[in-house]
Amino acid sequence: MPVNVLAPGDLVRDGNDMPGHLARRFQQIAVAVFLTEVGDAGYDLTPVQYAALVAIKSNPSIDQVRLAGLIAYDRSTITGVIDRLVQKDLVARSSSSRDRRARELTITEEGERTLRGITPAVEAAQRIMLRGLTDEEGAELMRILRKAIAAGNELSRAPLRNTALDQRRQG
Amino acid sequence: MPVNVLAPGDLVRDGNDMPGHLARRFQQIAVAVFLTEVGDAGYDLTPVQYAALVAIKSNPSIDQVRLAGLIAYDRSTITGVIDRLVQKDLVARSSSSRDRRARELTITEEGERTLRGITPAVEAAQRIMLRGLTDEEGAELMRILRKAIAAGNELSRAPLRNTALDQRRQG
DNA sequence: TACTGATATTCAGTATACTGAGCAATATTA
DNA sequence: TAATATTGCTCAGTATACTGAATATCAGTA
Repeated sequence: MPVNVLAPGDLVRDGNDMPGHLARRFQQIAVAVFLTEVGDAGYDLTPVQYAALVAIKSNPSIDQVRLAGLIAYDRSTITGVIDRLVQKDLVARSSSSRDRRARELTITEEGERTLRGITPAVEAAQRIMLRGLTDEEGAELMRILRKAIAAGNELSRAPLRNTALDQRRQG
Repeated sequence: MPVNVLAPGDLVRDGNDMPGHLARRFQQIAVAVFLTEVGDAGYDLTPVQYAALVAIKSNPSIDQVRLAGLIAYDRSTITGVIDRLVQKDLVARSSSSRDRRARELTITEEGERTLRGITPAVEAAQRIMLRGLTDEEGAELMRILRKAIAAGNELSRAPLRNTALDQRRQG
């Protein structure tokens, strides 16, 4: 049972002090901060779209399944994300010649420009969502989150998969 | 492998090693673990529905806006959450006599039974999402998350609001 | 080659989240 | 009291996430 010190008259019991609830709340704030900073900078891009764009830039001609693995997205979710990036002309999608099931993704010139321009806002957002923490606390938060995520990676439908070191073919 | 030490200006170096991405990923795992544990225990309840049910039990006859504030939900999202709890007969919703705009929420007998029965699974889920961490790391993660969330509370559309200490009338 | 299994993508359905707008009721104030 | 502001709730539209299933294609084997 969590030791929960609350102000007198506080109606909130322990429902708000569980890891799962804190995770949800921090994520909620992180998304809001990202959208505010990026929007104020004149860009219309969600955190998910941004992460996808970065990964596509770093991995030209990647297919959707491998992209999903790189950033831990669900395979059925990524379709819509790519749809929106293509619609904004930030990403080009074409059928692969080697495997006609696959769709190859490439960043466009406009996508490159967007990534360059948006970087300061993204950096600002990361700082703002850690505001209130000391530098040590921010680093410790990230360290512990990385560790918890590594331990729980396989527990979600969309685990992180390192394409380059993908072991499926070697068993 | 990701760099372990991040300088303040290094937050965008790796798309997967930013606070926002770690937040999203941890939340993703937390939800998956919750649904698995609760589902295996024979219950059909989401993390959000569970938190709402706990808050309604602790605050009988609460209205939807105040409930939303207690658990940091968006007021336009909570309508659907309550719809589902009412449909499952875990919560009763009725119009308030004091304020005909408001809807009073009360937990049902079935809701009480569900809360009692589901508790072990919820506790197991919280432990599982922290697996891989030492007890000290788990406690430190929660402490830092609480601090970051407190500092960023007003940055999302659905901030936490303590109904009992609500200052709006006195401000 | 025919069969079987795996893979890449998409889709329908469900459940958060948020934006912005609207309606109804209450509270405030000129 | 009349006008105005605020509040409680809902809805339409958009964007993640996930489940489960369908479709098309590819790979390996009998």
